[in-house]
This record gives sequence, structure tokens and C-alpha cells, in this order.
Amino acid sequence: MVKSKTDIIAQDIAAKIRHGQFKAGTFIPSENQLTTLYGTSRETVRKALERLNSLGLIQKIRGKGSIVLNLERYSFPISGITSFAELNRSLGMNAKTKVLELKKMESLPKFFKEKFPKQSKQEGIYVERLRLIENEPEVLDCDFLFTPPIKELPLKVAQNSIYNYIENDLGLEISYATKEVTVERINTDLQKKLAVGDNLAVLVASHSFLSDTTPFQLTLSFHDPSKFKFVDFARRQKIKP
Amino acid sequence: MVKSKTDIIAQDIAAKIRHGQFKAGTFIPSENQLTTLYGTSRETVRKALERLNSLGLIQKIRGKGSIVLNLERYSFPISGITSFAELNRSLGMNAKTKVLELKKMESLPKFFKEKFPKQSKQEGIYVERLRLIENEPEVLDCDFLFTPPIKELPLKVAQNSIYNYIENDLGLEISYATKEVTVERINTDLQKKLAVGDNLAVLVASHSFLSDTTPFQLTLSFHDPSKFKFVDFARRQKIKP
DNA sequence: ATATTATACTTGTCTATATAAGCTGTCAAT
DNA sequence: ATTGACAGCTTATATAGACAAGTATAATAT
Repeated sequence: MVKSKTDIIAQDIAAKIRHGQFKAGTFIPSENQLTTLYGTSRETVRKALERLNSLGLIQKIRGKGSIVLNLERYSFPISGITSFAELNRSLGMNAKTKVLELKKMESLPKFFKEKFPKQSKQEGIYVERLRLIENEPEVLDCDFLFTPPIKELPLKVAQNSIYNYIENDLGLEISYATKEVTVERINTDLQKKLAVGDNLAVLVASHSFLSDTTPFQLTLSFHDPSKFKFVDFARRQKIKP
Repeated sequence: MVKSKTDIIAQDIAAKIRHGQFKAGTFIPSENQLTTLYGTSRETVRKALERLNSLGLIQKIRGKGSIVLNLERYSFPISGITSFAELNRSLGMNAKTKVLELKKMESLPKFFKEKFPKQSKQEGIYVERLRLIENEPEVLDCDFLFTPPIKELPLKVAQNSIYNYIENDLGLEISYATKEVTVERINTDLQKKLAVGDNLAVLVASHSFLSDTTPFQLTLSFHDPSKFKFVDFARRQKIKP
């Protein structure tokens, strides 16, 4: 994966923001200054800034400059496709993954069909993983990985990062996902696994796709409602929903 | 507000997708074709396509084209800043707004301070509104509008669209918001207003800003958990969180 | 028949240039 | 002191051109 100049500039500025070199509430150098700093054209700088703008790291203000926003994007993000392993690393939390199940299946498990009714039955791999933070159950992730394109899933991978395996080992490009968040009643089995008192859980159902629009993963994540939190950043849309 | 060519092209293509002129799973015309169709440069077309891509309406595939994605973005969106009035119009649901309270205040209400502890006390307008769908309570919205920039709020506006008032009447530019979703225990008063059995509600706390980064609104939205649902579209980030 | 090459598409990236428009401070006229 | 014109910043938009790289198909050589 070759990085474009736009990627390099965006990541460099993002790093400078994270490390406090560019501080919240202050203006970063102007586009012309950045142009000479990185030795590129202004359009390239602008594309990098546009990316940071849409991510909520900066706010562009016409006639003035680009101001660094106050981001404390801690918590448990749903927005943006991020894997548990990535979160663990970037947030530095004491997290563990316990693989409860891992098996090949000829068709979609029944409780997946309720949430994904349009999904035709298909071969795949089922993984059930309990996520623990500070040794307390936090999330139960049930994944179904479609068998083309994913033929196998070593246990080692399930314990670590499936996303890393898909992107780096299999060389596939993860592109986007649709997610649906609801609050659902759960049975005693799930209640026990999550160690929650209520019979309610937050369910995040997501459908993930590769960059050629091939679906490769369905996920049902059951969260302890008392620990569930997610933070989102949204820009006002110029296009009606 | 003058529309740029990029805006026009993006909205035109979005409309064609919504109206089924460009169907899900098919490719839209190539960038060169769109360039001659709209009589612009390729970069302008590309900016419009990039916007649709990030919104999840299309997927760009290198060497092949841009494919229309399968979007059924019904439900109750949180992502993207959209007001209840806008949702009502675009989704055509039978919705009503009941203004429970509307008053000027010298400082932030106490229960806002818990969720927004960093917010210093400030003058503003407090509005409490019950949202009904099919005559059933769905959401209780508690808004606090900062008094600069919002001096007054006619009752008529609270009954309709505050966003429309801010953008069109006051001429301010709404830009972005941060949102936090949690599940919280609520008191009997709230339970009665929302007409829910559980003593749990989904709380969406959001902090909205103008394009010059001035905060103008805090919102606490209490949702009936059994009716709460939101759908999100997320692209894999090129920048680490 | 199979494999290779050529080609004509497609999108991705980058450059250089031009004009428009918003913001701020300066300076002069009133 | 206030106003107004202006210069010099800033970002916003649009254009034309070039080359790279991925995809698909047709022609060609083996």
C-alpha cells in the first residue's frame, strides 16, 4: 500500500495535532505555507486538510484559516470502522479477548437471520468472542465471515485482530460498513456471558464490505448497557438524507 | 447561499439515485461522461463523486467506475446533523412536536451540567419538546440555546424547525456537532413524559457548533429504548483514531 | 487452445493557474 | 471618532493538463 502525498500530509498534520504541536483552538499554518513546507501544490494540501476537516480534527474557516478542534475522542467509538484490537492499541486500555467459539458453518446462524433477513444462506466462519476490559466483560462479539473471500481463520487471529489478518495477510481492502444500533432484550445465556443484571443489552449489528463492494462480515455486538458509550462527530450534510 | 457546481452535480446525481434513475448495483456514467454531461472539468465532477462516496451513496472502484450502493437509510439517524423537522419531511412520518417548556435562563440547567461539565454557566434559552410519532411519545428533546448567538426563540419556531430558523432567519451557518450515546436510568417524571415501562432510556447528548466554531446548542435527547434505532454508515479511516 | 501483448477504457494523483470571496488592519477623508 | 476605500492576507471554486495504475477486451504469438 503506497501512501500518496495527500495521505502523508494528512497523517503528519494529524500526528502534530495529537502530539500537541498544533494545539486546540489555534490556527495551523496557512495553505500556502503548508504548500511550501511539504513542497507540493496547494490542491494536494487542500485535499489533506479536507480529510482532517471531515474527520473533525480541524475546522476550516474561509478568510481566516484552519483551526484545531477540541477532540477528546476517547470512549467506545462505533463510527468509523475500527476493530477492537486497534482500539485497544490506540486507547491503551487493559483489554483481553476470549474466544468462546470458532467453527466453519454451511449457512448463516439462525439469530443472524433475524437481524439480516435479506442475507441468503451462505458458507462461512462463525466466531464468538468475549471482550474484557479490566477483566470485566464488556462486549460479546458474534462474527460471521463469508467464505469467499475468507477461507480460513486461525485461532491466533481470532484472539488478536481479524481486521489486521484480512488487510495484511490476505491483502484485502476493507472499505465500509453499515451499522444499526438498538436496545434488545437478551436471554439468560447471554446475560450470564456478559455478567449483566438487566435483561437488556445494546446491540450493534454491522455489515462490512470490501472496496469492490463484496460483503465479507456480519457482526452482532452485545454491549453491557451500563458500560456502553459511543462518541460521534457529524458534519451538517449538504445533501438531503 | 450560492450553490457551487460541485453542489449541483452532487445533488443531481443523488436525486437520480433516489429516484431510481441510477439503480443500486449498477455503474453511474464515467467521470469523463459526467464531465461532458455537466460541461465542467473532471476535477469538479470528482469532488462531487467524492462527496457521494463519503456519504455512502456510491462506491468508487479504481479502473472500473462508481457503483450505486444499496441504501435503505430509513430509521432514526443520529449520524449527520439532521433536525427532527427535516426528518419528518424527508421520511414522511406522521410526527408532531409538543412544546412543554420555553424560557430564558441566566445559566445552564443543573442536569445539563452533569453531561457537559466543562460548560461554563451562560445565558440562554431552554426548550423542552416531546416528539410524537403516530401519536406515541418517541423522544424528549431538551435544548439549551446559547444567547449569543441566539437572542430569541419564538414559540412558533420551537413548534417547527429551530434549525431552519437559525440557518434561514438568523443567517447562521450550522457546521458540526459532537454526540455521545449512552443508556441511562431515568426518574419517574421522565418515565411518565415518555410513557415507558422501563426506567431506562437512551440518551443522546449533543453539542452543536457554527462554522466559526461558536457553540450554539446543547441537546439532551431521551429516547424510548424499545423504539430507539439508528443507522450509520462508516468508511474505514485512513487516519488512526 | 493457451498464453501474451496491445489497447482503450476506467479511476487516482499531482501540478499550475486563475478568479472569487471572506477577514483584518491601515490609512485617509469626513 | 466614525466611516470608507484599499491592500494583503486567507480559503473556495474551477479549469486544463499530465501521468500513473487498475480493469477488461481484443488481437496476436506461441
